[in-house]
Amino acid sequence: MLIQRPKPIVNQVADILRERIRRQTYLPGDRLPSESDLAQELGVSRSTVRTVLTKFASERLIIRRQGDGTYVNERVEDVASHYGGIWDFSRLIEANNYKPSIQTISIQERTATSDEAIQLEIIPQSNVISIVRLFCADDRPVIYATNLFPKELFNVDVNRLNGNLPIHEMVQTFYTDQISYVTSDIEATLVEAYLKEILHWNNDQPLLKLKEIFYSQEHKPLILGISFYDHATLRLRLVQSWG
Amino acid sequence: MLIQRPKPIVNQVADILRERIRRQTYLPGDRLPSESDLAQELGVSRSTVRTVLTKFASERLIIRRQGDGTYVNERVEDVASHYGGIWDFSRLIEANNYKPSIQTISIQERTATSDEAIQLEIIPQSNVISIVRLFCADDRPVIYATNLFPKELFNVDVNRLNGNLPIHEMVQTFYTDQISYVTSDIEATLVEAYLKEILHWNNDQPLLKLKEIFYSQEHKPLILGISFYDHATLRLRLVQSWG
DNA sequence: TAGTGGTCTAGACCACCCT
DNA sequence: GGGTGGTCTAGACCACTAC
Repeated sequence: MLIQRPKPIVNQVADILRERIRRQTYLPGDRLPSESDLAQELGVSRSTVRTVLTKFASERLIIRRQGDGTYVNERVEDVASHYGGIWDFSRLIEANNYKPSIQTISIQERTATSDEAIQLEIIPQSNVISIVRLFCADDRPVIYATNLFPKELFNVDVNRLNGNLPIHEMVQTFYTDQISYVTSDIEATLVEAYLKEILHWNNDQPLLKLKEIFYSQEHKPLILGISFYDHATLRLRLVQSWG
Repeated sequence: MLIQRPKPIVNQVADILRERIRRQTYLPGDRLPSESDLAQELGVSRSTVRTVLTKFASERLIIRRQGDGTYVNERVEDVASHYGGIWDFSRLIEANNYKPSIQTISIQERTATSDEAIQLEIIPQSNVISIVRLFCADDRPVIYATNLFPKELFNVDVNRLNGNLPIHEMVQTFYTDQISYVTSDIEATLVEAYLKEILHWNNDQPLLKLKEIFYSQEHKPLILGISFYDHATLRLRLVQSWG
């Protein structure tokens, strides 16, 4: 196996091994080659292989047993698609085996409410870009999401905004700062009439409401998101490590 | 600084540095000594220090900037208490600045329903221990939690069960297998009459319902938990890394 | 330019599991 | 005993940031 030097070797190794697990070159439950063998095959040091395997183990993609070997998690699909982020709704829809699509309902510039300004830590009444979108799973509406972007953070023309992009690509394109972590507050809420209509919600069951704040590495709030989530159609599952 | 050899050095280093951050020897926002300096001071290699700092960075306890230095996260308390698990309700209550207490409502042995048997991957109609508890924040009821333990997993007398223990201590005490990861399905639900009474819930607002399954390293389900969660009193906040 | 974190290597030794 | 993952070291070189 040839390793190209320009990109970090660890990432290349991670890509290769992740692909082998995804394509079932290593079947679920199978034992992987030993760390030394992998290192030799890929022409890298054992430490490099171990860095990758440690990351995979933390994602529950593999199981390591001292004195025995390293095994592919038998429930890769179960765990892999759900591990970590619940912020990328398109990916979440895909993970539930639906075809994701996005309808942009509105994009506009307006002044922030006082509460929004506090959440985003911006000057009261300063301008924000509001994007309202509807995420569908197999064309069935499942998430109604509002995202607020402080105007001052944009480094290019706001008019080039495209509602079809995932959040992290928007940030990559329009911001200087990049997303480092996300806080999500989860609540249950009754459904107001206008939402019932939009989400084709024909009963009185409650929905989930997510309030998410996306932060930069410097802890600056980059985006505020409020979403209404149909948990009956789209399972909201977290996978968390114990240790 | 003296390092004792019996315990893994990485853990010792982690304990020392975590303590310094907790006790604000390194103040929030402060720059830590360089990796080389720390390594020298503690008498370990730079790699060992880096292993620890990498872990801390993944917990958002610190921020690393190439070419600059390593800094203590200015919002340690914000992040540290919320990072990771939402399964340990007592800890969650503490993180929200309430005094946690637990009322054990019932402990009994019974046969599993067919659905429960499927979830726990046990033989239909085999026995489970059911523990129903009420978690209070400053003596106000906030979480109504049912936990099911397959009888066959117990390695000691069931009667020694004590409802006041956190889940992970119960498992440590009564099981051979230990908890490795947890899946949590989150839903919104209306509140039935008996629950309204127990939780002193005087309105028609919905609650959160959590279905959690605790797994061993071998992916064997160890515990099934169903909980009703008062999000109005107790904020359910996740902190997730982007990368 | 000096100092920081980021990447990577080569190799030693240990703890553990299998047969 | 032989092989596996777990721990730890020493040191090289690179990429980046501050000054």
